[in-house]
Amino acid sequence: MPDPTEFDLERFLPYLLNQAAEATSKSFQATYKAAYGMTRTQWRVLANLGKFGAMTARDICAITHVEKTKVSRAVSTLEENGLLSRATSPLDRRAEILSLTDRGREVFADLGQKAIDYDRALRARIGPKIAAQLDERLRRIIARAGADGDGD
Amino acid sequence: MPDPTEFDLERFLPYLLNQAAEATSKSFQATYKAAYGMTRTQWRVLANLGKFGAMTARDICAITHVEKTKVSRAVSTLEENGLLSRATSPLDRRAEILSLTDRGREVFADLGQKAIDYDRALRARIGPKIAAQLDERLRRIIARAGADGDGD
DNA sequence: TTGACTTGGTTGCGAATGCAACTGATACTG
DNA sequence: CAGTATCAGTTGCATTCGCAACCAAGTCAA
Repeated sequence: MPDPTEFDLERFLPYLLNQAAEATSKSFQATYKAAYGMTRTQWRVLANLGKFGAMTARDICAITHVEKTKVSRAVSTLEENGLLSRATSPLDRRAEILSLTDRGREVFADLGQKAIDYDRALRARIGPKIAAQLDERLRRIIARAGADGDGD
Repeated sequence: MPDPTEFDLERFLPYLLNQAAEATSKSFQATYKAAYGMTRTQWRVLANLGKFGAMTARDICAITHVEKTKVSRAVSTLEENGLLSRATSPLDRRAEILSLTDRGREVFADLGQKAIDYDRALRARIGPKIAAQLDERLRRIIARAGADGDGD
């Protein structure tokens, strides 16, 4: 039994989560980076547009909890690379409706498939049942970690 | 039942892990940032030296899986701020043995206590039993995610 | 010993990040 | 309407990151 008054990084939940996130993200990052020179944020924006269809940058921020400047720049780059296009919203001329181009959908399909494969392999390695439980617990954390006192 | 051929970010384990890690790290980050202007890497280096005692930068890299340049810079800053000191190893004059100063130990004690409190509150919120299971699963992922094919 | 190779750690530099300040459009309030 | 507050998104700037190239010390083999 460890001394409960001394801090142990290895038992610190944020640390464990970070380690696990790093470990799993890193190798998949290599995939979209090598294939399309994309950054993590760009990949996320693409994935969200791919899944949910056209939406505004603000919506993406709300869904992903990513800073708006980060999203803004990711959108610019994706547009430059011809993966998405913007259209001013007719309802609100401040907002821009983002949607994937044909090329963007192609890329999404390709990376999406690779992500599915990667995820399957990962779950197989840690055990499917455990992986399923893990999903639930992570969702719970995401929902409750910053529930009060943290707006970001 | 979702279409298994279409990719869904919300079921992508690396994504979930990232979200959870972000959510839990962010608010604690505010603590060490506000109190000592420390960065995450600096905090980790401090925490490892605090827990394991004097060791070399290389060892820290091995334990934490953090890039060596990141560690190198964190060490420099911690030294500038008087939290750790370096001594050339008598066995290998390339290596430097890092150890916390008295001040460093003070800071570690303070932040360590805050981390314990934070962790406790977090676990209470998500449920202690679930938190305990989570630990195990995360360790499993960390151990197996990059087990083969990924050296970093 | 000498010369080729590895290793601990640092540095340079371009890219990514975070935060605050800003622009233009919209919504509230009287 | 006028005046103010709010909101979508961008930009500037200082900090951090990641990778490759680099230095100095150590190892190995002949």
